Amino acid sequence: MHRVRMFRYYGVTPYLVFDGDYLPSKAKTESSREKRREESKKIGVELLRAGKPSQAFAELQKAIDVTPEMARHLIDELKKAEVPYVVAPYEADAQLVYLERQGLISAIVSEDSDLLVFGAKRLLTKMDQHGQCVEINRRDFCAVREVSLTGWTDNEFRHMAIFSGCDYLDSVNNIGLKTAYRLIRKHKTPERVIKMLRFDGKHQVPESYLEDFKQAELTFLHQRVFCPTKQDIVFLTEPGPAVNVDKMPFIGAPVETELARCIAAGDFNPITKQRIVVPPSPGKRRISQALAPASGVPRSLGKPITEYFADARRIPLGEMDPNCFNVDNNNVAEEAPRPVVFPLPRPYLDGAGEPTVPTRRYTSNSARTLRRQTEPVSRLLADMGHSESSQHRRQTAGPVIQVYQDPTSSARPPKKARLCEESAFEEVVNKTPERSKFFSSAKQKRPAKKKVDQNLMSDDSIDEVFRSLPEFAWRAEKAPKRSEEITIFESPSPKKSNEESLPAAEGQDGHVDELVEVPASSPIQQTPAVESRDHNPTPMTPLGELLKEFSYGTTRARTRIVHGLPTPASSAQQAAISKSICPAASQTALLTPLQRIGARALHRAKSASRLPTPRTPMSSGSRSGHFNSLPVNPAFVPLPKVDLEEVAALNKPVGSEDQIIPESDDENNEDEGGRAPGPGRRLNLSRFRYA
DNA sequence: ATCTAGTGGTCGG
DNA sequence: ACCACTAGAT
Ligand SMILES: [Mn+2]
Repeated sequence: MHRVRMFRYYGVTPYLVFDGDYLPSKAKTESSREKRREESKKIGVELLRAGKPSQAFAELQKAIDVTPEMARHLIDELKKAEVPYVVAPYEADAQLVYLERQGLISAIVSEDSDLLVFGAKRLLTKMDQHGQCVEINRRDFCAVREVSLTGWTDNEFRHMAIFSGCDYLDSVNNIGLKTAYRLIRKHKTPERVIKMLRFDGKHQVPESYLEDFKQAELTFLHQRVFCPTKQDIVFLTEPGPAVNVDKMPFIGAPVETELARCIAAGDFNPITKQRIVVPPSPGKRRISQALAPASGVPRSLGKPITEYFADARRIPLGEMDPNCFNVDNNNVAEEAPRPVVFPLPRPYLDGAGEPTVPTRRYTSNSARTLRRQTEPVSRLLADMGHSESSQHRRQTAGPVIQVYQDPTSSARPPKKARLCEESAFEEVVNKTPERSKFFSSAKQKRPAKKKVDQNLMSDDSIDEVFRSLPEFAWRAEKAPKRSEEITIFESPSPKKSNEESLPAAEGQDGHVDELVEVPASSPIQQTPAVESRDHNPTPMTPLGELLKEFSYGTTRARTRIVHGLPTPASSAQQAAISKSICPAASQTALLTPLQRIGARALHRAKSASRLPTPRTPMSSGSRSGHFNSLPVNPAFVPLPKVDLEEVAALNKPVGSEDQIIPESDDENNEDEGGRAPGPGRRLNLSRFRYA
């Protein structure tokens, strides 16, 4: 809920997406549910032998049960707060991408690199509690499409991801991201790649590999999702006539409309398909029970009194957290200009309070060992995060920031890896014969790029393509197209580490819930989707690696990476922090992706409704107000709020950044039809407070 | 020297 | 899920 509040603070309506049932395809890779269940049992047995039987067993068991309940709990809170959400019939990844395609959300907030394979257009990763994140635009990833190869690029990317190892299919021995990249580049089609692999016997390819490969691909393409508009199950991508879904059990079995609706609403367990029963007041009850004995029992028995006090203390804190993102205009009064506070340490923001989840870590042993390795593709994303250094390359930033050029100064010590990573793909490319032709010079790394681009494009090397792209390209595009932005991010999920819970059996590893934000249909705001996945036992797939690298490439190209600082946005934040000292520095220029999204939404709302600002008080006096609010949540000080005007006038960094308060929409986020933004809407903070 | 595979940690009082 | 790091194979 902390994240939900944060999004709202930025004027972004979050749309949470929860994971549903496990996919048969996934089962293959990881091990079937049954196997898992068996494994769990074995583990339990081992623990038993070891000596702590009951404990081990208990934990395991808990893990199993908890998941559905927790998700339900969160859902109940979302309902109260009128936050849109949906429980996917199967994977949240596919559901998120579907929502994005339908324009129901403007971006996806998640750490899962698979989203790009599914075809996510705008991904916000590495988002922290304050909303700082890295934005990855799919377009930047493969610009090749323009060349009339539409579709192909996506296919290649998907093929590479599958070859490198994904959730649905393990890679052939010793084939990782780099190798997969080379293979696809060179041979183009999966069929050829496989033939070549078999040809030179270096790797041994299972007999069924091609078939499995195709199944994995079909799963990425045609997995079932729930359409909130139609209120029914649909395919992420509608299969063509040549595809017979009845012969593809691996994409997940069909789900009846009525059941799907109940699952989507969170009323039915997506795995067991049984109604979820909510125990009466779970959370509170526990507390009260705990306390009750305390009072009733003579203290003498054992516990030191201090323990009780400790508990008592906590409560207040818990109450505070929830409000951290709330903006209380009333309190903010403009009057007290407060001394500037430096945001550096943001002490208590976090926590948020989800009191409920005890978070147990069942870290144990068992699941870990089974874990799949991380997907190589995720690599691509990985670097982005800390590679601030990359920023120098990407000036892009969109709207902003010229300021930023020098990364180094503030930037931290560049990591050694950074360069390597960036060039990772390049190197590969260079090695290829073709490439060498064009570029005899070994690495041109960044300097030489622009001119060559066309050649490169034809070549198809992704990396080069990225480079070749004009930096401002994205800008042009973006401006005009405000139609949609999506943010997605993952929410701190309720779940804890894995649980193996399935009723049936094995707990697959956790299936986690994911959140998505959705753009409110109303002119007002869009929502980001959040995916909440906790740490799962499942390992990262190779895809992740791709992300890292690509991200680099992307960066230069157009994608803006906003990570901590590199990106304009993020950088902005950091910059803001460092410069916060000087007020003048106004970092207005830099907006984080979330801020931009919020601003856009706001803008949209305004134009649509034409109403004078919906949110009353803030826009003008905001600045002072903001500071005033500090006491409540200092953390945000550094970040200027999104302001339309700011956005409009990006160039002028002049310091005034007022912050606007986000529009919190109160009441309806979801409806599409929208509500016209009602004339006077003020933030109703009280709602969010836990009072 | 490059890449793949495996392992541990992740938060927050 | 990711990420950082390390060891092993090429
Ligand atoms: Mn995934």
